[in-house]
Amino acid sequence: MTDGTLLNSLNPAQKKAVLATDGPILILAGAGSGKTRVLTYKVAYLILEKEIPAGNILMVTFTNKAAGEMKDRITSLLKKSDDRHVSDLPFAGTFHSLCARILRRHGRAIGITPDFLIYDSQDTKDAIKEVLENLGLDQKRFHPPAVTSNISQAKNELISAIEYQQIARGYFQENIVKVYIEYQKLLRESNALDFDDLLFFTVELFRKDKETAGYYQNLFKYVLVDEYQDTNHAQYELTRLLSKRWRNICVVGDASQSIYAWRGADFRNILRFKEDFPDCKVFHLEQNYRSTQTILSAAYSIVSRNNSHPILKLWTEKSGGELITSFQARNEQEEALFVIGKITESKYKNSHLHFSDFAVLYRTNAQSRVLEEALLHTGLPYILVGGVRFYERKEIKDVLSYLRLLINPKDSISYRRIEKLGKKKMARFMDFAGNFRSEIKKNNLSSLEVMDKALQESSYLDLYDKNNEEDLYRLENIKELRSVASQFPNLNNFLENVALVEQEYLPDRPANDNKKDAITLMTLHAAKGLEFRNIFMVGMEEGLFPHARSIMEPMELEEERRLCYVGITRAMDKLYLTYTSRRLYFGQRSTNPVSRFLLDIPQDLVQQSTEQVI
DNA sequence: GGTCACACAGTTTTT
DNA sequence: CTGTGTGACC
Repeated sequence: MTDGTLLNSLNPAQKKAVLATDGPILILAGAGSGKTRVLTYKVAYLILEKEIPAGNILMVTFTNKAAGEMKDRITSLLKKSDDRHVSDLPFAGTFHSLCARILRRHGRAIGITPDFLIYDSQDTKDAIKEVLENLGLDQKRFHPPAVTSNISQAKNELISAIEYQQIARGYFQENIVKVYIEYQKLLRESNALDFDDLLFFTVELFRKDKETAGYYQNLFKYVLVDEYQDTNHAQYELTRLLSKRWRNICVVGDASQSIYAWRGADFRNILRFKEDFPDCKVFHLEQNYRSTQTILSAAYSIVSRNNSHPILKLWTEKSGGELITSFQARNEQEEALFVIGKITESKYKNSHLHFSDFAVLYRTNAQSRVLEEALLHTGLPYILVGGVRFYERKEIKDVLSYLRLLINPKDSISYRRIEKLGKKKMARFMDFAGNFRSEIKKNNLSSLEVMDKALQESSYLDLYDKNNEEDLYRLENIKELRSVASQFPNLNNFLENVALVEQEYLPDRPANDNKKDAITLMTLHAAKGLEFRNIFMVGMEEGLFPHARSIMEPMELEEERRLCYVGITRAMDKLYLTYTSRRLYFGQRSTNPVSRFLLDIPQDLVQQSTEQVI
């Protein structure tokens, strides 16, 4: 595109941010300020105007979904300019998929073979349990989730087992070290890497093998990182290493939207950028295109109480807007009815509204049940985001375990999974597997052929009864897995890919399938990056939100505030905040005071709803 | 080896 | 309240 129209649809701040291509660049982009737009236009600008080959551009995101969206948008921008045939796309993916790719290609230098498996969180948890057992450690004293997260955190901090050994103090840590060492041994024997290893070993590879490091540093002339406030230390280090040669590093983010500290994310990485690159150019995107001023003011009034990070002051041309509605219900059922009543009422008053213009956000998954029940009862369509993901479903993991065992008999995690289905079955399957392994190689059997044979020999499908609704659904999922397998004929490729393939959320019931226009139910975390005309935030109560576990810790309380900020800024037109005087939570009836977050909002922005709910 | 009852713990979850 | 995991028992 040489006529210069590419950037015409951008506002001045966005345009400036896009045009600054070289050197270190920090883009502080508030919620709804067109961050994705800036990133995609920047890439298109680099390719079309600066004639940078797509292969020299690296674009890192945190989710496959975000990466896919970026790719789509870049493609359509490139297509619009038909003066040149641009077929190449930059590498746009998650840190993990990038690392997996690098390690498959160059991992040999540090002893990683190209055909490694990727253990997902469940595999990791199973492996840690196995290690705890082997070491004779009491799982009551050493909670598997706690041990797992401890080791994960060490890896995120780039602390190896050996290094951990030097710094470990006290009984607990000394034992964690033992587990860490044994866990790494187990992974190695199973020829597997966990999610954290992908990052950890890529950094190690770059540090130890200068040639490989040099290759990638030279290749990626432009490095762009989205959601930089959510990087952990390993990702931070990786970004630094990748952009070392050219120093064309552009990071985008907003400290106020950092909500994953508990998983290692460190928003200080984005605050430190100016110190890391004193010559960096800084851009602020503060014009918001999503929400009304009322909503932005409410969001600001809450997050501005944080003092460990700067807050962007968003503004909008949509002045005013409807007041925020707050509602105190007697209990959670009444709260759900209020939500439903308001949705019905709004749709009746504004015929242009669809169910998909409404989302209900909550702090904990346990809160979704009451909402679901009420929605089922009234027959309104809804989508529940979250729950068990496709590749985490039991039946899928079981089938994959059979396949993994056929590739690698030493994969102890898969072995144990299958063993749980019955020792006799296991013995039969292993007998068959011994001969079948050579047959796979000899006849170069496809993933699908192997899967079908494995299913047949293991008689796994017999576990399920077609006449049972839930079992039928499991069988459907296995069918779905077969169709994925048919897309990856090479068995190794198939297994290597499933862990990082987009983790689609499937509907809980097949019946929910083709309801496109539906109310969305999800956690506040899951809502990040999305927007809806109408947002309900339910359970605005002390102990629930902010969650009881974060009230004592100032840093955790700040994160809850950011989470609240993220939730509120999802709303375009109208925000509802609800709470109950009494709530049944885990079978306990409790009385919680109204959330401090609601009280933080200037009262002239809020109207208390007093209407009777049915 | 498989089933059933009881105890127990239960934020959030990109990869 | 409900899902998971353990241990006792057939």
